[in-house]
Amino acid sequence: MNIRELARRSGVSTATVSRALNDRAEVSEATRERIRRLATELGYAPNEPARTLVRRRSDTIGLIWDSGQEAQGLHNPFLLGLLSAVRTALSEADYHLMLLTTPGPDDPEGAHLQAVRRHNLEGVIVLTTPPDDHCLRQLAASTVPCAGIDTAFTGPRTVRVSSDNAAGAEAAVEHLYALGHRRIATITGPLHLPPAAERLAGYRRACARLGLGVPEGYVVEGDFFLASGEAAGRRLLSVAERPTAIFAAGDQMAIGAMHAAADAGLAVPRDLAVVGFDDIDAAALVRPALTTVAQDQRALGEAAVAALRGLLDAGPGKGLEPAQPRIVPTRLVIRGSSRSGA
Amino acid sequence: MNIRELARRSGVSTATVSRALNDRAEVSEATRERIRRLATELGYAPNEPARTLVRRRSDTIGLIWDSGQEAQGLHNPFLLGLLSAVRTALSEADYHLMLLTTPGPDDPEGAHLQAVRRHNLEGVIVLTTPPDDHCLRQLAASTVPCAGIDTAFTGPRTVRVSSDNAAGAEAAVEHLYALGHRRIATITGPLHLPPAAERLAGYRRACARLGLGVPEGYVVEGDFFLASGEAAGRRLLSVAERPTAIFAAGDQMAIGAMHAAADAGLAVPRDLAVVGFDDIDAAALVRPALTTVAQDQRALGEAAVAALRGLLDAGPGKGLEPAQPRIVPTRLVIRGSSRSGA
DNA sequence: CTGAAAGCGCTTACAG
DNA sequence: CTGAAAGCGCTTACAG
Repeated sequence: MNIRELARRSGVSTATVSRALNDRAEVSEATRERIRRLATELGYAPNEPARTLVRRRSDTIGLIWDSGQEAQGLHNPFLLGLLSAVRTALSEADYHLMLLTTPGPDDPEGAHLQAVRRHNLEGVIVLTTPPDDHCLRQLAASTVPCAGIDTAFTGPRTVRVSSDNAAGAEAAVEHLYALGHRRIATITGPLHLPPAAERLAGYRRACARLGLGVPEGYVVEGDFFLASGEAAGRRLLSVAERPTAIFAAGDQMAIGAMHAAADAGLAVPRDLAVVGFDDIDAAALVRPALTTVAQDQRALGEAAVAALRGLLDAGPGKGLEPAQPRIVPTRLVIRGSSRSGA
Repeated sequence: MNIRELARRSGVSTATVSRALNDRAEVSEATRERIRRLATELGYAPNEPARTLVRRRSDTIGLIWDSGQEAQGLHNPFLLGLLSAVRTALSEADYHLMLLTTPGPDDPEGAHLQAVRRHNLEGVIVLTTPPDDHCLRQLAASTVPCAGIDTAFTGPRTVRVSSDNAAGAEAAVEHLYALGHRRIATITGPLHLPPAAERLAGYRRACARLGLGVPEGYVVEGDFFLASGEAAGRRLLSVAERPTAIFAAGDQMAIGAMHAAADAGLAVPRDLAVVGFDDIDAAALVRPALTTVAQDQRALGEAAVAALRGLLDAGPGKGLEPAQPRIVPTRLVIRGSSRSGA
């Protein structure tokens, strides 16, 4: 069933069918209705490649996510929520979604850019990808509209979306302060990553504002994984002025710190309160359950789609100055690791 | 840069360019080389929609995954590994990947099928979707090749891929038996789901083979989530002949059972050994770390792609009898919850 | 409001 | 081995 067949059966030209189905104003109400009815009845659906070819637009967005991180297990559950939010928001806006492959070492530099051209993609959404990806850098440098969540690249038509890492960290410290803690230490992520640096900045700002000192040895860098949190926890617990609370910039590290506390014979939260960041699944499964700064995956995904649509609507002329990053609020989820009786 | 431009610059016809770039035998080695070089030099990439239109095939596979489960948080991390394996395997086979939207309540019955037709998709891969989805049922009933991981539908050109749930459960029971346990209880998933039923069958088979009785009350049904495991654990621990080991058909339930043990003043693994299923991230984060039957996401993804390619190669004639399900082995990951000293 | 015609960028019989 | 031509299924000026 193609448009010619449908036109024949409707007794009109293909042009009229096309107009009716695309809701053009010129077609009369009566014929439009008749054609639409017949179309659904016959199960007709227009051939998208043909439409793309003639309209020179595909209504399709490319999606890239990093499989390097994934192989390491970093941020896994987080990614899926993002993916899902992006998919929903995009399909509500009537865009199709194509998954782009992370290029291997033998792929050409311009792999992403080429994929965009070949498929007539209108824009790309990038999920949490490291900054040292050549293909991606080249894509960002092009005129292809790109919205990135937790990405570090910039370009002429690029928008960055991210959680409010600093404010989230501040909220965590404030929460601990409100519980009476005055000796609050932190475990950071790798500080060359923007989210890690921003969370540390938030921690420092909150401590300064609350008049808390940050003694020597209260800031330990980890790598977002469990073992680094455990090691950092051990170090923090051996500082002369032992902290009574730890804010870790990632949940796995926070859980590692809880293990270190247990090994030192300290009870959480009685002897040591712990707050994490991200709200991964495990945060609700460990005991005591982990208080954490939750990222709003849904909002992040929606913000990325909104930002991308902004770029698309603005057209190739605009957006030549680097766009302001879109910042999405976080939410503190209070569980047993920071307050007793849970 | 399109094929006409490239042809003009190469001094040949578009037909020859097309043949050279598509590796047709008829073109001379010299011209082929010349054209290829020029193509990469000029950054030419063929327009896929145009190719799809004329070739009547898109080299594109559709991907469907369930967002219902996802909203509930079930199997989250598992899905992402699958997604990633499928993407890799598919792109190695030179297929493109399009994400299909889970239809909302107001979408037409044939939404998936229509999407397949509109985009000329050659087949679909379905990830862990519940059996009561109309759109999906209709897709399976069509002649569209479908490979499903942990799905329950069948159709003329459908293949199911799944872990060897029964053998995995058997391995878990054998492991506990080898540690000296003779009173082994189980917490099942919702038994209308095939994986849950298969895991229970494996448990029963192993118990029978090892000569273990399954006393009244040793089989409790849960829903794969934490709270149900905790509740089931409490019930199992109050059975007259208290079990010394529990095999739970999912990791969250296993962790819940560990909580129940702790609440009852029992130490894991000394007083109660626990084994789960899936190997979610949290399994390695809880304390003691959870022994579990790991599913091989990568192998599952690859098997799904291989199965789909089998259907595609067989052509529309074949595959009319329901294909045998592809079974992927599991792997027992031994951690602290089943053996001391870890 | 409607139709005939051109054309989007390719591939592939067909002819040489 | 190569080219001229037709055609894949649509949309959209253009003419009426």
